[in-house]
Amino acid sequence: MEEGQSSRKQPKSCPSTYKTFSLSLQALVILAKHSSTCPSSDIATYMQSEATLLRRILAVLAREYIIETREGREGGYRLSKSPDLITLAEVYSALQIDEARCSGMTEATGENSFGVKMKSVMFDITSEIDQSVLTVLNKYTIADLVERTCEPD
Amino acid sequence: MEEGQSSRKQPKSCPSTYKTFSLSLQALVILAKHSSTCPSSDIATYMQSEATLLRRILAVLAREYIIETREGREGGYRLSKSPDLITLAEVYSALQIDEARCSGMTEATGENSFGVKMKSVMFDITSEIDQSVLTVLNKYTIADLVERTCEPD
DNA sequence: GGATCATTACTCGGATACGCCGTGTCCGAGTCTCCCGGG
DNA sequence: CCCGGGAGACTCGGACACGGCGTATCCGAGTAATGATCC
Repeated sequence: MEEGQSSRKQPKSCPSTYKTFSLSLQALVILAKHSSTCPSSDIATYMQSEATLLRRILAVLAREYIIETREGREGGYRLSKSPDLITLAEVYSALQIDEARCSGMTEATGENSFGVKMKSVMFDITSEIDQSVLTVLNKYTIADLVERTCEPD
Repeated sequence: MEEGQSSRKQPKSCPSTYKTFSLSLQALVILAKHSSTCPSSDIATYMQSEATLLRRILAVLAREYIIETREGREGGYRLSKSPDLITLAEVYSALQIDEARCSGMTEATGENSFGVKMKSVMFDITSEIDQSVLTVLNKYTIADLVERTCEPD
């Protein structure tokens, strides 16, 4: 039997939670402020977080071509494109947070006819929620976050 | 002494996850189909889930006056009002799933100036997402789910 | 026959134990830089 | 002076262990129906 279309996605990397999303956004803002490459240890120090956890998350973003890695001395992470071209929805989708919500909703159903029908309904509602969330997140870019973190108000 | 606007929030009760939300919706649909009171064991059997887990969740819904409990023989759970008056947003808010998302986003920030600013930004975005989600969930009621689970398509 | 009360069966809610997932710590593989020697 | 090679140091990514949260199992407290008993 073929494996299907699940070839590119390694869900083993990092947890698809909102904390991960928050850490990703903060790291991207920091990378946007730094012009050159920035190692994970510096980011972790600035964010008061753990370097390995950041690396796990940033590896996913690098796999989705949002950032680029550079190993060796003077290496680290760097944005692949301009901060105003990176939407929060793009980061959100890269981390597959919507799929986590979907599985959380649909996998809680049984196998009988009622469970199957409810699973279908849950999937529809989840899809609508995800689309709504993506619409909101599409309005903001990393550049917006940089601006809002530099100017208090 | 009145408790004020705290409205007796015991976060110790059940996890604020989407699986909980899914189980709540399924249980409410089942309760809407049954006119009289229905014990948790019957609901769990029909949903192919665990009775104690359902009871934990339903206790929260009863605390928010969405359903009513009746102990003793021939007891169980019963909807407090008509299914077409119970919106999914109401259930969603009762389970405090939005607060779980908010804490997941805001608690991932540090304590320095950058972390505080990011926390504020995260809170704003989270609030906007929550409002969007609630808007979607306000369009549907338990009666809608009952209808969609009875009529295949 | 009707009312009262003890019995009983059935319910929910809480306490406890197990398992999984997320997180923290450590280490190896890889690579880019820097310095030094030779032409 | 310019170029090439080796050492060095710094980086990321993966493996392993700890901790917390969610979940499952069990049990007690409480209540409403039931049936027997008495008036």
